[in-house]
Amino acid sequence: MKSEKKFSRRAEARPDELLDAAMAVFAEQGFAGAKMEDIARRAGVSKGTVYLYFASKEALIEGIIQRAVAPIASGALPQLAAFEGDPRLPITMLLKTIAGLLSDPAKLAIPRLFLREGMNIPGMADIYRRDVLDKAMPVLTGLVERGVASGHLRAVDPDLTVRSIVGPLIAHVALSEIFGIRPEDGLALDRLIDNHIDILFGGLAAERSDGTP
Amino acid sequence: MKSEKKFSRRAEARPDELLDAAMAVFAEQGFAGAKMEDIARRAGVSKGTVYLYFASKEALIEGIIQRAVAPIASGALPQLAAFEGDPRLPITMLLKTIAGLLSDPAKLAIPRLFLREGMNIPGMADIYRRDVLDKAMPVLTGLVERGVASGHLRAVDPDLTVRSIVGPLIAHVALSEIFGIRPEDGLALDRLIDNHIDILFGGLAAERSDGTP
Amino acid sequence: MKSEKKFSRRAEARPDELLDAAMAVFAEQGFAGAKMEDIARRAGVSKGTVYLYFASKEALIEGIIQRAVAPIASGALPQLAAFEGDPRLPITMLLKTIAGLLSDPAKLAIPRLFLREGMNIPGMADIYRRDVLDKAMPVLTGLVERGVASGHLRAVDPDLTVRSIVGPLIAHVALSEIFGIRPEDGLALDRLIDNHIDILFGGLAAERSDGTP
Amino acid sequence: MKSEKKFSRRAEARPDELLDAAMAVFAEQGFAGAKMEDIARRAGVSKGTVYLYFASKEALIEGIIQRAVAPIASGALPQLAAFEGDPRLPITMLLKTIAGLLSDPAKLAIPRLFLREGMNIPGMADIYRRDVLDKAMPVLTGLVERGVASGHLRAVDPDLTVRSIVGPLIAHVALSEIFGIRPEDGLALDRLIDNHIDILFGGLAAERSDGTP
DNA sequence: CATGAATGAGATTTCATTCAT
DNA sequence: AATGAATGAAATCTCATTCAT
Repeated sequence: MKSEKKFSRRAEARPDELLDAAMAVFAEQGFAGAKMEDIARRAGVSKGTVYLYFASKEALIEGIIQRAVAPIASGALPQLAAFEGDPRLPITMLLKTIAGLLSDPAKLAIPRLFLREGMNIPGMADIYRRDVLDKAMPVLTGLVERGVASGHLRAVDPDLTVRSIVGPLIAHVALSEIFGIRPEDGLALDRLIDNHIDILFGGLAAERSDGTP
Repeated sequence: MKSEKKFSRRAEARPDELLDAAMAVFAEQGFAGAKMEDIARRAGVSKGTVYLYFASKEALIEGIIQRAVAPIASGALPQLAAFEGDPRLPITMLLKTIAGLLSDPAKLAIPRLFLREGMNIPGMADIYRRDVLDKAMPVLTGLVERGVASGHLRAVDPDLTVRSIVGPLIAHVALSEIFGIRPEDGLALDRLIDNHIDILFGGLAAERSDGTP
Repeated sequence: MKSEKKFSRRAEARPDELLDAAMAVFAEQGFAGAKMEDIARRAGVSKGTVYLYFASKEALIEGIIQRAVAPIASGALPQLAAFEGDPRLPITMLLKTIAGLLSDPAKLAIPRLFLREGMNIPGMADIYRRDVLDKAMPVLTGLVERGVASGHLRAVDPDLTVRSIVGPLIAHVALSEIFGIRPEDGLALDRLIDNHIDILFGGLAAERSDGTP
Repeated sequence: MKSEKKFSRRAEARPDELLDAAMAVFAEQGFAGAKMEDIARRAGVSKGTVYLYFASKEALIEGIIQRAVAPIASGALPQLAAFEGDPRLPITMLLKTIAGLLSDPAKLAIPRLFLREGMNIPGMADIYRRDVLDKAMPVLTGLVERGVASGHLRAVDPDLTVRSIVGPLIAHVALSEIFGIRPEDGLALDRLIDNHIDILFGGLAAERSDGTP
């Protein structure tokens, strides 16, 4: 007859709270450097409780990935996949959308974590391959393919071109990881994207009034 | 007659041998996952010997960085800095040279390691900033600046443009890290660069004979 | 049915149990020679558990000191400080009390440990200075001072005299340390104190009925 | 035929130089804390050379002890042993001589080292017992015995009285070890001895001309 | 004689995981 | 469901000692 639990003890919110806490600690300390104790404390529970929901430290990082990657498939991807017409529009939108997301340090932390821990966590590569390479890439490639087919784009290799399109964004994440760039650079990212789109679609070379490249 | 010396006494070669071994083990296991024992064994010495030359695990990674970064400053950079004329030539050469280097897995491992351990190692960021950001970037930026001034390039922001130029290469390293891409992709990298240069200088958009952007 | 618990969960008793075990091992092996493993085993726990309560080996010895020194201040000292009258009485009592304590090998081990590890442990000197020199010494010095003032004692330097009073006791601890004297000497200590008190108050010289000092 | 050694490479001075260096390092770092490397460097030789003269770290400390203790037996002891007459004179001289020695930090370091490492070094106790307890103590005890027999001293227990005589000196060494007292206290030691001798021979109690004990 | 590079057992400390409560 | 005390394997680093030169 000690204390009467008012409601449910919020058991369903726990996994998400734990992933949030884990994300924060991983971002700060890296995977190897993160202590279960810290994660538990940040989530406001005890060490033992973490194990009630996640079987191991690795299960935590897999949970983070799953949660972050899941919405992508059901989000913008289908729209992009279905798009018809000049692909420069969706490409621009996509780049700006991603840039917007990456301006939020909390969101930037996720790909930075992926980058940092990359192959360290067994199974990480598979998740990536399954959810990113095999789902997202074909959509972008298809966009370029249709652009080339429809005459909106020059005759380029779609696979390789996708890398030129998203390269600077990935590089931005990589460099922000390496140099620990902080929030105030959000603006710079916008300008980076503008400049990149400009070059991407217009080329770096000056006038080609003569006709040939 | 294989000479059964218990140890071999090669004080001068040791630091390099140890850095080679450390590099290999770090590339395989990551910094945190690498055991001093493994590094020692791969170098063919005992644990203690490693500490004879490097005071700690961190001193090893710093040694690797120093050794890798040093030649850059005295190598291609001065030539690029002095270049006059159409910058597309040196940019093309630079990208192809780097691509050539990155085709060698042993060389690719170095930037991959930098990427992976990025901010984990204290002092790493400083080395990067000093040797890469402050030395290499101004040279590239200057190249674009002079190209714009001489009319060879369109009027773009030099700083941001440099990122569009090297972005796909950094992204390649990052992705090769994440997906553990192996040697056989060397060829793909060549084609990636060709395609990238094509887009970079010519733009992604089809003919603009009508004059529209 | 001896209850086969893998571990026993006794958070409150642990620190004391660990200090007891540490004390015993330090006394046997010295500070440097004592292994955390041994201390843990003697306390009936695992290595890790020791670190749950004490952050390091040095924290253990500091804990021992604190625990041993604390009661002194709140014990006999105030009584001695307040004493009025012939100081020979409290001095005799003090010496006999201490001698009584030192007859117990377990208690003797503490000052022996202090002696042995003296300045090795950083912070040890401060604790000593704070708790012994600055607290206990002034009380004894005051006792002699008041004895001199009240005419019960000859006109001697109180500070230096205190050393003559306690010197043989400290020497006893020192010698017991050096020669590893064991319990059976308990009796000898009593006789040592009696003899010392006799000389201390009566002097070593024979009759001075002639009046000379 | 490289270089021609001029003379003998001073092989005979080596052991003493090594003991000096070892003494200095032991005094600073304690036995366990002293590194062979440090001892070698301070002696101006290489690690290997130390092992040419002393088989182990323990052999070094034994050498120190032997060298320090040897002169005592052949020095003042015989004179004291043969002394006839009022023992207060030789006792005073002895205390003042020892006090003089202990004022020299280099000499004080030796008994401090003995104290500190006491029983840690196997065989230490034996050396002590043989050279100090069995040689020096009987001489002092005999001095007191003859003093009592000749009526110069009161009827005290000679063995225990010797401890009251030398106690403060040993305590001084012990305390100087514990509190790290430094050279400038040399003077204080002189006054300590004077005060001690005063009490020792005259007693602490005020006038007893009335005849009371 | 002298050197100092090399060895490797061993010590401290950390932390993911378990489990009695 | 939740706790947190306890575990113990594992990792880094130290240093007395050896021995080829």
